[in-house]
Amino acid sequence: METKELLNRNPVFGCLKEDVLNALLEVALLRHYHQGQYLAYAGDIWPMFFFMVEGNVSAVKESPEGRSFVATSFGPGEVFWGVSFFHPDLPMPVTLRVDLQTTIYSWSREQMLPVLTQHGLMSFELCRLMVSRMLRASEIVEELAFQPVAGRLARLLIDYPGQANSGPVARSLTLDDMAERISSTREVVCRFLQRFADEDLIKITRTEFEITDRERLIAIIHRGKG
Amino acid sequence: METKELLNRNPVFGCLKEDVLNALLEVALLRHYHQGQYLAYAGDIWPMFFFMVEGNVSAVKESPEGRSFVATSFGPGEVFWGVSFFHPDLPMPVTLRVDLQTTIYSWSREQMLPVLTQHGLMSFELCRLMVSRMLRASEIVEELAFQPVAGRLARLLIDYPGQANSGPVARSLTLDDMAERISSTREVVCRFLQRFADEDLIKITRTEFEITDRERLIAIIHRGKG
DNA sequence: AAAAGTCTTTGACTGAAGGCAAATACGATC
DNA sequence: GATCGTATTTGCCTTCAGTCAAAGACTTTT
Repeated sequence: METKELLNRNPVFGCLKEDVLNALLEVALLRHYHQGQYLAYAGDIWPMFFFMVEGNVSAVKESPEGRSFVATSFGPGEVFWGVSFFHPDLPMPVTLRVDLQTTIYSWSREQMLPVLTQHGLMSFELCRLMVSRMLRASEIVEELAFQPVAGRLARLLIDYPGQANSGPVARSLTLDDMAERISSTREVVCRFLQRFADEDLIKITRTEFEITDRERLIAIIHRGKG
Repeated sequence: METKELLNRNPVFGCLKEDVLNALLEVALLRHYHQGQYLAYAGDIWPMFFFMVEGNVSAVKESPEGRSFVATSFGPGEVFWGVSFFHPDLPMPVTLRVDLQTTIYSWSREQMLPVLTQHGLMSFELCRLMVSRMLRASEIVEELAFQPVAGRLARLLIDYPGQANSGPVARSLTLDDMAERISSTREVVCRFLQRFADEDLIKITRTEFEITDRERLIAIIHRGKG
């Protein structure tokens, strides 16, 4: 089965023995969500642990004034949790927004806790995962603190989803989507895209774009604030 | 012994049995550092796990242009690690700078790994700690993304070290110190402090300051970007 | 007590980024 | 193929925050 395979490939679940994993699957809650739904809102006490089988979920921060910032997102085979899973009295710092048709398994604190505390390897792998996520957070902080918009946008373009070796790519993100990933606005993103195009770093049309000078685009990422 | 007490109070070490803890102490490296030294630099492969007995260490990010940002800092009884402890091929994302006379115990990956993987509770407590740290990182991201300097400075003042219930406090941080905690510059920090004083939120002299209107200062924190 | 060093404070200027509004292009319907 | 809705683009203007330079205040050294 596909799901079993996904679980086994995941470092956290993959280190469990067959029977323990089966027992977990027995009690798991299988849920489907569609685009635009929310798994949980920032501020919720949500003590769940989940494994994504299919789809995509974004962790979004919202400012009181309606600006929003996508801190990270999760895809198939990835694991995530509500803060309250580990700290029952603390609320979620982000909203979990469903971006695509999504399927997840989820477990409550009561179900998953004993498994974690009894399987040191599993907890350890979870630590490793958290350290990776922390590294990503660290990058975000660095970008927000030191990089002007140009740099953050350049980074976003460099690891734009679905770039094959060369050739133009469909613009799957709207300007607003990009803006909320680099903490800016659609107009500003638009201007910088045009500027990059003027400088022959990228080619861009209303519907497609292509990186033409990866080198210099990466240089912009490393330029930083003066 | 003082150290033993500190270790027992720490959730990660405190859940270990006496003998396991003793064995760990046996092999630990005890080190003293003085102000201005560095435990490790950003970019280093530093696979250590440490426990702070005394002192203070800041996790600092530096931009290529010499700006720096203090992401967090650690005090007595706290635990930290190099990224390479969990991911041997990944480098430190921050520099660890010693701010005070500091004493730490440290362990190598080889020494600590077996203990972690064999004690599920310890690993689990470490997960919980990481989640707390992640929450702090999340706050930082939120501030950098949504809050203008005024808000970030207000937050810094609100949880300024060593504020008793009332009365003036010595300004233990220089303008530069504050600036590197909120990602700004000394001049800007100075201006906002004066502005806060003009608006009767704080009283400030060259050497002391005092919060006179905590309410409104907190309101500024929640104001956010327009 | 003068001198040197370190912080703080202030003014003038500059640049980066965001807001608003209008114009334009494209896609989806009807 | 006309119309409507959504996304993109552009111009103009404002605001926020940063730099540079200079002046003051306090501390430490000599």
